[in-house]
Amino acid sequence: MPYFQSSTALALPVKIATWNLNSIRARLPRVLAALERHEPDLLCVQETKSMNDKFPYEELAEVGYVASAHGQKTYNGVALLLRSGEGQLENVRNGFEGNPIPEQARVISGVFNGIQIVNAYVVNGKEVGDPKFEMKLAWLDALDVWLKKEFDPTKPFLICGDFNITPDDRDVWDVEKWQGRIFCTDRERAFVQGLHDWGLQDLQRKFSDEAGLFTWWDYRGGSHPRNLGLRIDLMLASKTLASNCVAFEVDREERRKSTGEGAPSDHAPVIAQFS
DNA sequence: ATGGTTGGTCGCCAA
Repeated sequence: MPYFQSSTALALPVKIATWNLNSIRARLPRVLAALERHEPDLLCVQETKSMNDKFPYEELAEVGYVASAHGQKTYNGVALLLRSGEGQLENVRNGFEGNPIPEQARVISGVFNGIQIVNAYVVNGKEVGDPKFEMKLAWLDALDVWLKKEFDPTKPFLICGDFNITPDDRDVWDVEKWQGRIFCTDRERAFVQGLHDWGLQDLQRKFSDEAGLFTWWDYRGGSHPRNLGLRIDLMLASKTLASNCVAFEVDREERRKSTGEGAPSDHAPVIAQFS
């Protein structure tokens, strides 16, 4: 049954977050601390780099979260972390129909409090000209076909995650350096533009049109303190849901250097509040 | 063009 036939009524308020963890086990103390700090009703995570049999379900349960994981050995991996007792998460599905690389765990979806949600970890693509870049475009094309077949952008709908695409030049720390390069090509940006044309709104852009609102900073070269980053972690919502988005935050502090909780991910958590 | 850093896993590949 397509998701748009789901009859669950929209139930607000909810706080929804997305975060590329770069390993859920290496990041676990920081994940637990961030859950207690932000108290999201649903946290969508990417790059868990964990098979389900090694997923830290019990540690998450101790801080009140129930995980639905779509894992894989060594690479990729996505999951939905639901705050216990705070909402309904139904119809959870791993992957998507038509995926040209189904062995890579990059998409998990479900219906949360009446919101159709897709959590995606888009193929990186390595560099323009590499076969992996062509696979990225083929993967995006297949995801686009599935989204438009499976979901209804006139209903409450959200796609979030690590897009590995900068929507436009404001989302790039050095436009000249990145011109035409991976994450910044017209062919990649056409995917995001196509979702706008379909009826989705970039929730961060509802609140600010500033340049430099980054969500990812390279581990190398001290890029975070100098704010040499990219905005590639996005939350795109249908208009009916976007109209209920009352706050948006990038937890840039979380990306700062090591604490007693260990090293940070190279991505910051991104959080949206709906009322 | 290369390098720099991190993680999974244990020699590299991926990001």
